[in-house]
Amino acid sequence: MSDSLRTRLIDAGVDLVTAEGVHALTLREIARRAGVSHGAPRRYFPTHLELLSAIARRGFTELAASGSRAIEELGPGTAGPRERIAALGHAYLDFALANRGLHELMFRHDLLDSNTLGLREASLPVFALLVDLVGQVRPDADARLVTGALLANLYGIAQLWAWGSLQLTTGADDFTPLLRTALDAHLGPARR
Amino acid sequence: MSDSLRTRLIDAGVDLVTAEGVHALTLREIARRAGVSHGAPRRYFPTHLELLSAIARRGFTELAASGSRAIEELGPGTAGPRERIAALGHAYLDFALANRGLHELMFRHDLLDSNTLGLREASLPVFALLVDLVGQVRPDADARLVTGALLANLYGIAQLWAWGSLQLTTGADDFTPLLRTALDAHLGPARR
DNA sequence: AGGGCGCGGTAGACACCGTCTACCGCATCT
DNA sequence: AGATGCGGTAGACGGTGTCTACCGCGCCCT
Repeated sequence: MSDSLRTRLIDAGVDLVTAEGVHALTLREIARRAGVSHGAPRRYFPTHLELLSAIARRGFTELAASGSRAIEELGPGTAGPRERIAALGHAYLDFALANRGLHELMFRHDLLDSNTLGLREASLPVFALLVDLVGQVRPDADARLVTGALLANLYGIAQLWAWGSLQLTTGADDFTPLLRTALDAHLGPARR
Repeated sequence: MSDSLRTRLIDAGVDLVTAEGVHALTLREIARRAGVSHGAPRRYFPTHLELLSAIARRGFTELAASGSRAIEELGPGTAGPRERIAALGHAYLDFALANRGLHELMFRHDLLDSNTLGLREASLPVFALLVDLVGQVRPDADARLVTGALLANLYGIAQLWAWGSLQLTTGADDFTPLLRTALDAHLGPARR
């Protein structure tokens, strides 16, 4: 209860970025939406950057939850590593395109305090998990390189698709063919 | 001579974004660097957005020149489509990482007037060229999809590498292994 | 029980930003 | 020679992030 304003500010920020986009994420507007004066956020977030970082962290948390959910929905032990990777990729693109503003913020390194965010440390385990899965699918290759290239590919598809740069050129009206193409490229064509 | 200020402003903008990054690309600072008052740019660029778009266009022009140069340096008819694609990919990453600020601006859709930029129209021919090259290398697949996925991959590598998100996780100190991995993935392993 | 104190928020100032408007010097053209 | 308009100046306005002074009120301590 003592730090209720803290979460209220983050909530307001998430709502705002979802409704209006990153450019609308003004410190003063967030404060307005939370019903406090423009100086109030300073008690919890000394700087605009740190408030935005907290909002972005919320995004990463939700993304991680969405990923776990996708894995669980796959069923217990029936799914192989490739299916898991595909489910994670699909969940990521779903998230990025359903929450475009938030996803954009999450990768606006100029607006975030990466140290405070602790992103590097938090992402290492999930990267390691992916490296393990990729290693099972492609034992021939350097799994870290393939994982890095795959992640870059997913991120690129999310951004270019969000900007509308790919639907006309690829002639697709939905990102799944692109995702499928990328997964096939990095992991080899799907089993059988 | 009459529009010398126009090009001086763009020059100043390119210098500024290279030296200080996108956040420094203030209309007033650009005007200062060009040695004019803050209202002067308005004669040539009615809005900040249009000035930034002109700076970004300069970036796309230089990128295109860099791509042509890479193709020419490949020698006349000796190089196959895969070598051409690889040369273009390398040239793109070289450009993006040598001019990080400019490259970042070029894809900041919130700061650019895509209509004025004419980016869509300008990029269609180069996309078509790539589709043709990719089609020669991968006659089995939908060349447009593969090209889209490949472009997204290159863009993602450029951004993640610029942010330093990939060097630690992939254990590489140079982007060529990643580029090689991505090209192998989308185009199949290099000849033989 | 009463008085000091600090937590959490307010209010206003400051410099800077993008945009707009009024102005103005000066070359050019008739 | 005089009117015109191009290219640039100067200042105002509202909005922003940050900083500082203030302040109400609950809590703790004696």
